Amino acid sequence: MKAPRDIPSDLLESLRSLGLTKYEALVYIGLLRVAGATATEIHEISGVPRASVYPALDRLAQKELVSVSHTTPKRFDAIPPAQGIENLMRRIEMDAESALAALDVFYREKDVEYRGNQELVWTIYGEENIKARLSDMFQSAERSVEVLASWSLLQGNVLALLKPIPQSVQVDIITDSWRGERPSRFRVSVHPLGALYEAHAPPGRGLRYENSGVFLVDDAKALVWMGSAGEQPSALYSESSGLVQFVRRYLASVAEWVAAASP
Amino acid sequence: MKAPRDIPSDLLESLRSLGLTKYEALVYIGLLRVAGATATEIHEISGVPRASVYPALDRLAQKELVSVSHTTPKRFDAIPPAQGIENLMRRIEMDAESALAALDVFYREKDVEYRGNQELVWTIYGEENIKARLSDMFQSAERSVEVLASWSLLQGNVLALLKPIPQSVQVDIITDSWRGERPSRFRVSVHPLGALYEAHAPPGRGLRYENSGVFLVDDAKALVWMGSAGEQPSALYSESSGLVQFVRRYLASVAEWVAAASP
DNA sequence: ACCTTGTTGTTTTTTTAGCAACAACATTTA
DNA sequence: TAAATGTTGTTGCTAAAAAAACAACAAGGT
Repeated sequence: MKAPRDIPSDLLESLRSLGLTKYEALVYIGLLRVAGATATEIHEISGVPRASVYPALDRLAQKELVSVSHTTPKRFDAIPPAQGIENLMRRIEMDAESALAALDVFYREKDVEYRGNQELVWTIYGEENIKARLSDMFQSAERSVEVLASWSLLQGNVLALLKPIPQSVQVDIITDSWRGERPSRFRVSVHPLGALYEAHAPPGRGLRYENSGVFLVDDAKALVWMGSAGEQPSALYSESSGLVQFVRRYLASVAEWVAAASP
Repeated sequence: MKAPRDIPSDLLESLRSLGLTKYEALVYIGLLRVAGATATEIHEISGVPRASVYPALDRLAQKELVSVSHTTPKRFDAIPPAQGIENLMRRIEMDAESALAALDVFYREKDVEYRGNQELVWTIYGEENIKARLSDMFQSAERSVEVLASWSLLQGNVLALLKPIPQSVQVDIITDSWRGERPSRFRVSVHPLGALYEAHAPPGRGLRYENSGVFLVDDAKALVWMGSAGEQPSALYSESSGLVQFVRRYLASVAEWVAAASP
């Protein structure tokens, strides 16, 4: 017989986000280990109270994760993980699709209600959301795009978004290093910016250098990317004169400083 | 101002399976409708108690579904549904991946513990699981494969699985109709089986004709596919002599009956 | 002086987890 | 074979956790 071996709690968390309860997860894991077990055996190996094993198994069967034998006592078997998780994901994806369809209906009725929208400063959470907003900004550019960003951020997230910008728009980039070929399309200025950032943010706190950047489009839309190392990144976005002014001056002064340091 | 319009509960269900609570879902939907609303406005449009709007918004921000403005009062905005749902799915898919990796570790340690496994009759739930099992059966075939199934089932689910069967295996198929070219690879026998099925199952109850089938491999492995129209299909599978004998006789008698009716 | 926002507790409800007891049947023991 | 014992599958009930709903209030704005 086997011990009710400890299950890493982040596995239980992952399975929960796939729609399983703790007991369902434990029972399924138990079944993966024994193959064709009875309810009592599952109880022993999983640590789930025997009486709770039955309802858990019922739900697992509904979710297409276990098969049931017609013997007495009943025996149960787990669908292999790859197939099982695929079964769960299929359901979730169907939910995602129908939810998306339904949500789009609401979204289309949206009241824009021009609330002096341009006066606001927004905080945007999550890399994808920030990239989406940046992409919108760049696509709306008519005259100028100014970028001040660490190379890692540029390389990983920004450069691809800059590509669709038309020739008629002047693109200035200031960064701390550049690997690979230097595109002639952009006006690139490379300079070690470490000192600059450290002057503004005390080490350890505040903006870490690695993944931050400042973006300005047509002197009218500004975005500040703040990547707190490891954690979820966030950004400030605004079309308000306040933040835009600040960013304009900041970029100007950095550009000046860089020009002075490397003629 | 807008009424706290009714939200279809299956939308809330779908969003719940994507990891949102009822309040989170209602707040998000509310935000989709107004664009840049204050907490109080969200409260009014969504029907969520005002005090509960704030924690819900916090969690939505963590989940990358809303942005926040830095005004007083704060204003909030929803990420568009397509992007938002993609953000949710990304997390879930990551969970699925890591869960799969962890589960596979357990799965590999599996005790086979030959429990006279071939004595059991298993119930398998879900189309994908049944197809996986059928595929295994067919791939293990060494001499014969016998199929009795409605055309819709054959066409939709089974035919593809029959392809990889080697030439050396004799494949017999009985079905009620056949559209498209008749493959010479298989010994196909087409006959309207309606009468047969109705004789066995009273109309309304029991096996519906449309999506059912019987499969036998090497006279040793049998699977009975039961498709209760619309609902989740299930199947019986066995290598036990009991069910196999039954299926053998059943198939034999049907084959005989068909042969007699259409010489 | 009054209203609104953002926040903090507290209560109620729902869901999940855990436990106790039992009838039906199967297995052993006398 | 009959009593004793054990196991399985259920049912119902209690406890804990999570979510929902409400009450109250300080801070600031009008």
